[in-house]
Amino acid sequence: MRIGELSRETGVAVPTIKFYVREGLLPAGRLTSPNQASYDDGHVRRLRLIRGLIDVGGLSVATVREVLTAVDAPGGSVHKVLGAAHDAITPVPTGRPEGLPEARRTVAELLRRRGWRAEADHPAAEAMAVALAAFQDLGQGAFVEVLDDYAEACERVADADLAYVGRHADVEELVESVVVGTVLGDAVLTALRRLAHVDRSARRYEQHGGGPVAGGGAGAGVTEGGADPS
Amino acid sequence: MRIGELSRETGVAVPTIKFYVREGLLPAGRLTSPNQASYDDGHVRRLRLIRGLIDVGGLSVATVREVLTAVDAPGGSVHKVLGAAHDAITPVPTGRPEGLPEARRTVAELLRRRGWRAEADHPAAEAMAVALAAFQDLGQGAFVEVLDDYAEACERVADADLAYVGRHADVEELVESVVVGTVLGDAVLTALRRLAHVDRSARRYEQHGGGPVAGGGAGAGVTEGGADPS
DNA sequence: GCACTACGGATAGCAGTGCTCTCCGCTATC
DNA sequence: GATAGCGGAGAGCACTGCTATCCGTAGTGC
Repeated sequence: MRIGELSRETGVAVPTIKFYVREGLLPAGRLTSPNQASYDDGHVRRLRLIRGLIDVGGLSVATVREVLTAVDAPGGSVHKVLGAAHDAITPVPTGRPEGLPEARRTVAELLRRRGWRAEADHPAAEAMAVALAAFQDLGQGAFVEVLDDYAEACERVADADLAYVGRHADVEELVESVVVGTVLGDAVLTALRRLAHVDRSARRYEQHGGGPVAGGGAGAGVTEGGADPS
Repeated sequence: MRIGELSRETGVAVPTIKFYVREGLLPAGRLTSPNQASYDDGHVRRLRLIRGLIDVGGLSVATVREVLTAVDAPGGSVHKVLGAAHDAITPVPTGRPEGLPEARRTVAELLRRRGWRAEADHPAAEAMAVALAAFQDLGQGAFVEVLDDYAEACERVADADLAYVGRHADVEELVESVVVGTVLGDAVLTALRRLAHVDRSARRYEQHGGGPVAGGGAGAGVTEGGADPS
């Protein structure tokens, strides 16, 4: 197929496709003439992946490029592929909060306590330390007390993720499932956390309400009359 | 204090503070003369909150403004404040994937199955549906099979979050803990998920490796309950 | 009083991101 | 042979998040 059909197939505008090719996210089409090229299903698949990472995962074009480089690298073990994907995805924290060294110790202690085989200088550990230091700066230092609950929840999620990823026999498919599962899985997880918050706060603070309310009211988690947020 | 001291106190450049005031994120100082103003601890606190939401939470200036509007609104119940914060924080999904209607049904079914008191048209439910539809488009439709694991993990997290939030007696403090806990909690949760991935994949795919590898494990002085702002 | 720095307020500018537009010569197709 | 579309390259554009400059005034040390 040519670029127009690729565009129609994926819903991505032609100039945008050209832009992705220029930026190295999408391989160029196979030239059939000096100025004609043909694209195949691999391009469709790759383009859908790019849009998913950008639109749903919220990744930047530069980050997507890194991720795809990791995806395309002749993969070693699953562990290494996952590590490469993590390195590409995990954003380098920008801020330099005050309590960072102490937060780093808190993270290292958590890893030790749970026996996780992860280096204390892993990008994700650093990102977490920055977040914990921000909690501290905001007077929410007591948040560290829920970390073990978070960690246990994450163990459960990670077990499910690894089991899911592990069932892919084909290597390329597996690598892609790692990337998709990691990036889009974040989106699913945070959305679910929000929904669980709504449920838990409804149960805790709105005793009177009946059972589940699937499909009812408009927008906000406000099912009760009263002060309407403008 | 005047703007220079506020800048020194928080590490935010003076022109940036002026910018935040213009953008309505930070209230202007109290004028002591036609062209002199004074700032107080509330400004310091608010400025720290803004930077935390932007730097660690990754929120845009516009989103921070919405969140702070919700924070400043004369709060009703915790449930309402949480709902308002959610509405401000949860990004409106941009993409229009193909399998969206089916994904919406999947989400509604999950809510029903778990008995969560959350509306199926909540922004987070819609965000989740978009993510699930993206999974489907990318040939990862089987991801729905791990949703219950995710949901159980989120119930645990949400219980911990609500318990944490619930211990704040002061209303303003409580509202701020909701916002901070929601936004920065996301960052902590995704970072922990990464670390759990590393651990689980090390255990599963790297049999030879020894025990945990927490590098800087010397830090014993982890301040539990460290509510003292430095 | 006087120099000097910092201030408040306003406007303009600037770097980065993610496309989008335009142009060119060419080619497949009717 | 007309016409639509193509590949490739460069310029442009809208938006975001600051940053720089200017102006007239206020506080401060001498």
